[in-house]
Amino acid sequence: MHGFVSHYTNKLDAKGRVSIPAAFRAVLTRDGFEGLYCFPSLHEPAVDAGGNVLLERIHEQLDKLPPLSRDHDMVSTALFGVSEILKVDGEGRVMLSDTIKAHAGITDQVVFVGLGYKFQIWAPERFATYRAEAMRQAFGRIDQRSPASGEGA
Amino acid sequence: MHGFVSHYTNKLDAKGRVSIPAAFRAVLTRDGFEGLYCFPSLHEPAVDAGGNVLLERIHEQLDKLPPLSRDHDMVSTALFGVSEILKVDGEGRVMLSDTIKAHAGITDQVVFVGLGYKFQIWAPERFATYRAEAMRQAFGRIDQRSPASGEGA
DNA sequence: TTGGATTCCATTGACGCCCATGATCCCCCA
DNA sequence: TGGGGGATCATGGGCGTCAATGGAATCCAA
Repeated sequence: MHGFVSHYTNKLDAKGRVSIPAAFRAVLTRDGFEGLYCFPSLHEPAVDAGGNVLLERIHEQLDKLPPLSRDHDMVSTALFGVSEILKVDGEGRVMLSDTIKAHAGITDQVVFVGLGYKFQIWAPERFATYRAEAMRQAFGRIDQRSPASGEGA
Repeated sequence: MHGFVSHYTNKLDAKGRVSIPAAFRAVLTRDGFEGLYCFPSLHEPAVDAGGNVLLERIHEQLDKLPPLSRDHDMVSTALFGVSEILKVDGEGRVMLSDTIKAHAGITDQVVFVGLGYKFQIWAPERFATYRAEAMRQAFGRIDQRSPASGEGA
């Protein structure tokens, strides 16, 4: 299996820890990254997370810019500076930082949403809204092409 | 682990000492540099800091300029002339010089911001502003390049 | 001698690590 | 085909360690 797919809802315990879904952990292990690399999504109130594959994308962006330049500083601030590497404990759990929880509006539950090369972490209510909107737009586009096409899983 | 990543806020004690985040200390140790190499950022009210890797990057940039040229003199003055090597005490703390604190507007707290091959030291309020701007610019740049292009596994 | 700085020691609070429990799913076997 | 057993996974909690910080003691220079 390649990449992160499907979605899972887990809850934070009293210490603020939350289990990464086993399916996602398997991908991360295969990816070889130690810990969980994540940063706030700019477009949505959610957290982007992943491993080496995600990091490589970032390096690709940075390698195009000369070191010590203003642009390089800016981009690396946005990508490295605001990102965090969460440690994963023996049971596959992470502790979300206050910054991240605030950005995503997370309190006691989170949804893990697979997006292929990365996944996102959402507060359940916000994801429900976003999901509805995303489906509306997606089906709108699909219906334009093929009026009676397939139902999603 | 790949260089300096994530950000940490620490406070100066009564003597003006501040702990370097343990994660950054680990990178510096691996890098092999004795002390902390730092100088005021060319672009921002912040301090650039790092070890041997940072020094190498600077040399690479300088090598692109003709020796004895005015440009070479200017740049090497800006980077080497004003730089300082701070001593790190047994607990992993440094004392920021008055020059540096003045440049960055640092009073009682600082943010350490990882930028991969180096990190920056900011006054918290100023970093908050810069961070927002950096994310705006960086993601604008990325979105321009790959609006809906190939998302592989 | 006095002020600044460096080294050493103490505190405390967070977090990393370990073990326990319960629930669910899957597989195997009767 | 249905039941039992094992494995996996999400979750809860205790405890030890280490990092961040504070402060005392020692050293050096003016």
